[in-house]
Amino acid sequence: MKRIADSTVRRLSIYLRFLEGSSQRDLATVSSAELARHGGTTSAQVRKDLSFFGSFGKRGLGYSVPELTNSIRDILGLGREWNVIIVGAGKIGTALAQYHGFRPRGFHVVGVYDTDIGKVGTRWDGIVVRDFSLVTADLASRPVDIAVLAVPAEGAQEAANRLVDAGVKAILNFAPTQLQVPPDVAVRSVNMAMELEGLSYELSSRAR
Amino acid sequence: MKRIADSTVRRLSIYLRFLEGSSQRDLATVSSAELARHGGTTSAQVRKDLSFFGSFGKRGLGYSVPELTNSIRDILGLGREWNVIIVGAGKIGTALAQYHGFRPRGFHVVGVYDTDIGKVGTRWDGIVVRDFSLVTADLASRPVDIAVLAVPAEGAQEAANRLVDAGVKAILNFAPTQLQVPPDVAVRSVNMAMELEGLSYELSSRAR
DNA sequence: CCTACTTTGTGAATACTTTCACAAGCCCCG
DNA sequence: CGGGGCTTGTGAAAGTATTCACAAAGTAGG
Repeated sequence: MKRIADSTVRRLSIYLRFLEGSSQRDLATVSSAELARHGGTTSAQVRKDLSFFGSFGKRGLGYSVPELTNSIRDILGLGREWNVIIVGAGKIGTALAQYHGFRPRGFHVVGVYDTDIGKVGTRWDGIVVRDFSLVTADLASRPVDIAVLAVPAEGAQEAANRLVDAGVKAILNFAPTQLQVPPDVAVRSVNMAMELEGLSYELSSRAR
Repeated sequence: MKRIADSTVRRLSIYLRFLEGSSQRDLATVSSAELARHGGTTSAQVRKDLSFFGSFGKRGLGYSVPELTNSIRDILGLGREWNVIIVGAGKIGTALAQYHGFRPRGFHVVGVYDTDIGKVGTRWDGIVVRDFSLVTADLASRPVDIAVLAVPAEGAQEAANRLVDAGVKAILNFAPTQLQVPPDVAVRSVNMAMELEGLSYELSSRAR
């Protein structure tokens, strides 16, 4: 299958978010122009994005909201449950563990880990923080699809190594570090410093 | 001045992060190949990225770590202090307000806001949470460069509108919504759901 | 000072993404 | 049931970004 651009996948996510809102507002169909307006792109882009995966609309009418919603969920692999663990029970890890946007999208938080003995054993929302050194054994009995890495920059690479050894195939990295992982492991990074610097650049370059 | 690609700016951020680490390790010079290896790209890419802004290296030798660090800081507009406010004192807002990566990079958190009266008046790290309805008046007397938006999706657009009216020119959006703002306002979004869905897509498409 | 070696800076080539533009298909109404 | 009006799906064109490849410029060592 042809490789799909990252930018296309991100936009599908955006369309999906809008569609979920639309179904609550009882809209039956939506046009590529409407999707574009709310997704910050063009109607041609919307149609091209979808065309990589098939043909979902009706000419003259647009897209059925429930049908397109399901199709995009399918494309993104959201038709199943994904097991997720959170590594690092600091401020960000804590906020993430309590974030209620995981469940409804099929991401199931099955564990929280930390190396700090002081944090191990505390619990939020029914999830007990476990010692990170147990992660390899835990994952051997219950496989996990995605690990969310919320540890300080210094420990991030080492933690990632251990997760990869334990069989994790996808990491969402919140540490401000560029992780080195084998090619069969997917990594996405969320880097506050990078985003702020991007804004700083835009503000500075506009002043010129 | 020619428009610089977003991807280039992001990579500059990555190079900068590596350079900051290198100077601690007392490295005097660094080659484009080394920067590439740690930044997950190629040496030609590194050189091309830098070439948009000038000529910073010495042929046969590489780049001086302190000099290149300063040059990139300059390019990114980090040679000054930026005033930042955080809007939304929920879990994510709280975690961000206490994040200690802001200061050393010149981002100065000068205020935290929320609409919830129960939260107004509480304080962390010496910053008192203020009523969001005061933000327009506050910004009139003390301008702010960047607003970090950490409110639920439902209120995000409305909050953004008010910030734009109050003169904010850059928003870092943590709400899972596509904000509509005037073209002279810079927006970057950090969207957990989108990143998780991206990983979900990669995991699913690989299985094929 | 000369030779061998390294690494930058950059046009040109390639690869990838987005936009254009329009035929084809579908709905609706008379 | 046929024509007008929309909107999709998609090749082709335009626009961006990345990679290649090599001359130019520097270092190092005798």
